[in-house]
Amino acid sequence: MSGLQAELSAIAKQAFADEGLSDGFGEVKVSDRPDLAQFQCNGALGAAKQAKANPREIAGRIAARLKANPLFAKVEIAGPGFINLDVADAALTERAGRVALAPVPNGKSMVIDFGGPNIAKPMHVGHLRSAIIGDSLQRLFRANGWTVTSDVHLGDWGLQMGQLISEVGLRGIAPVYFDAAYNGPYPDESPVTMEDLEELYPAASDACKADPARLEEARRATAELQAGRPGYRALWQHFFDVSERGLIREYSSLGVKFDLWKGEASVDPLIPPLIEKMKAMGLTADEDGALVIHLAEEGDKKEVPRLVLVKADGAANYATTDLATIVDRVAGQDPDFILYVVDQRQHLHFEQVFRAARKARINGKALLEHAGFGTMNGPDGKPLKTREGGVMKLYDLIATMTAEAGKRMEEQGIAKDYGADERAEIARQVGIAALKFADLQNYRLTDYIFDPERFTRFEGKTGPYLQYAAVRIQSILRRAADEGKPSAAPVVRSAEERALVLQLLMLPEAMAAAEHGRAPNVLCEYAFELAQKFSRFYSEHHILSEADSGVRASRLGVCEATLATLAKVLDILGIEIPARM
RNA sequence: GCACCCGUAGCUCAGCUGGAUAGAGUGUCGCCCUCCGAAGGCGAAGGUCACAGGUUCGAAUCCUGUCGGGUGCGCCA
Repeated sequence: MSGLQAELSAIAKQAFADEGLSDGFGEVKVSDRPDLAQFQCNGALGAAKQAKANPREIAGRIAARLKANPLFAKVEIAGPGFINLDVADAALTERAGRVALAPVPNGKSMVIDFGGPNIAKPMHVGHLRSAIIGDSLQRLFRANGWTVTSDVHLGDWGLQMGQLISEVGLRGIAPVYFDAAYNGPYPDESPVTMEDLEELYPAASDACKADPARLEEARRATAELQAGRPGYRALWQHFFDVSERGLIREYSSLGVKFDLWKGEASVDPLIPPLIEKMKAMGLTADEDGALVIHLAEEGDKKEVPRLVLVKADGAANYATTDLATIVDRVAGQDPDFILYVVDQRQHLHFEQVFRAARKARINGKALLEHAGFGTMNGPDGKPLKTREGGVMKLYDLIATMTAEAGKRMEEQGIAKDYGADERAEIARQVGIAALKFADLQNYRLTDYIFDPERFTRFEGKTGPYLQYAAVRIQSILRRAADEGKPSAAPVVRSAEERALVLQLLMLPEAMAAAEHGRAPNVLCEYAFELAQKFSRFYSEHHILSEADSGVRASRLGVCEATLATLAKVLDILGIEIPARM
């Protein structure tokens, strides 16, 4: 699927090539000066610099070639050598009638790793960005034709598990799991609930920070768990099952789905052979009883720290399980690409893991990339806290958003005649849309301030604004169907229709740019502009009451095309469109 | 100390593979519902793009330095 901009660029590139110039100069972009033209090509300036020629003279030769193409309604040279371009309305009309939105398979596969919550811990706002950005990226890559496998990659195998196990042991909650003389079977019922875990983990973590001996106890439990002690494994399985149910519920409330619910533990059996392989390749070294790998590469200007593969106590590290996970993914999906959507603070960790993976040649044909994201801070610039000072739970945040949306509906008297269930569902959809859009519209890498007022805003550049535009179109189309008014292909007759159709024809560029930068905010911008352009069209033109049936039908066609495109982009952003709102 | 990310309108943020007059939302001030949904549309005001050099015909964008903010450099994850 190729967009209008790509089509124009191809034509301009051909013109440059025909003039004996590099076709790279033919790149066409949306004009910086919409008052002067729809598109511009700045290539004559670059070409002139390279050829030491007069830019306006080169622009003149290119323009002469472009003028021969009926696609253009206007080709003008401006300033030092800009070529300004307008596309003919007939060409816009013709293309608007054959927009295709279905994904075209590109034959490439990828694994996307995001989420990464630790089991035994409730999800808090810190997990929000990974969930929202990661989900949007998996949807984007699928829409762009990739075969995508998403994996939540649970944190279920590290020191936190030993901390938890030892805490349960010390409190004497379930002695049977700690009785070395007992060898099963163990109870089916979990000795702890999710609520218990939420209390036990922070307590254990604090205790380990305060007391080195307590930390040592947790380390030992971790190593024994990983070594396969049956009671610990059984207890671990309970933790996992209890947590997984909770996590699925949390992610579902955000509309986020994963293909795989694997965790670090699931790749544990792959670690010993991986270590053996790396040893055999001569990549490792023994240092202070630990097995490490050094990661310096030719041309380094900074020092990349060594990676500890196996700790002196025999336990695996986070990085080791990440490496084993690559082995697992290559064996399973054999992907072309593995993308990690994880907090930017882990950037160095991923650089280490990627280097180690390449040295050990375990990544198959897969390109490895970390797409980091910035921290969501509170109004004070520090990580977000509740009023009580704790970390805000995801559940509470979603409840707040939903309540705000419900309150807004109440105030405006919206949906008074709907049933309570539908009203609650609309409030949920609107609240989640506000939340997601507020996060996604920021560039991924920048830290940003979580401003409760901004997130609970429903006017302006927000998720609900986009939903509103879509819902209004749905309403019009419903009435048209009821009244038996047919639609036809869109036709560009006015400035508002021209702007709207131009935007519709630029979707492929927006999707390509979003993929290139792993940047859903590009699509937020696109969707917002699309909705804005529709709103202008809507306020300037009557649709259902238009007397001329041909004009009315084509305007309904504009509505249909806009809705289809908006729905597609909102789907990629993970935003649902209510039937009514 | 070394490394990474970031300093753009009162506020929150886009724009960054160099291009013409730096954009949006919000807030402030106006205007628009006897016609399809006002969670909407139109307009005004609001900026030494942190600072200083450099490259270039041209720099918010690239390079160097300075200042300011955040983060990382664990036998944690």
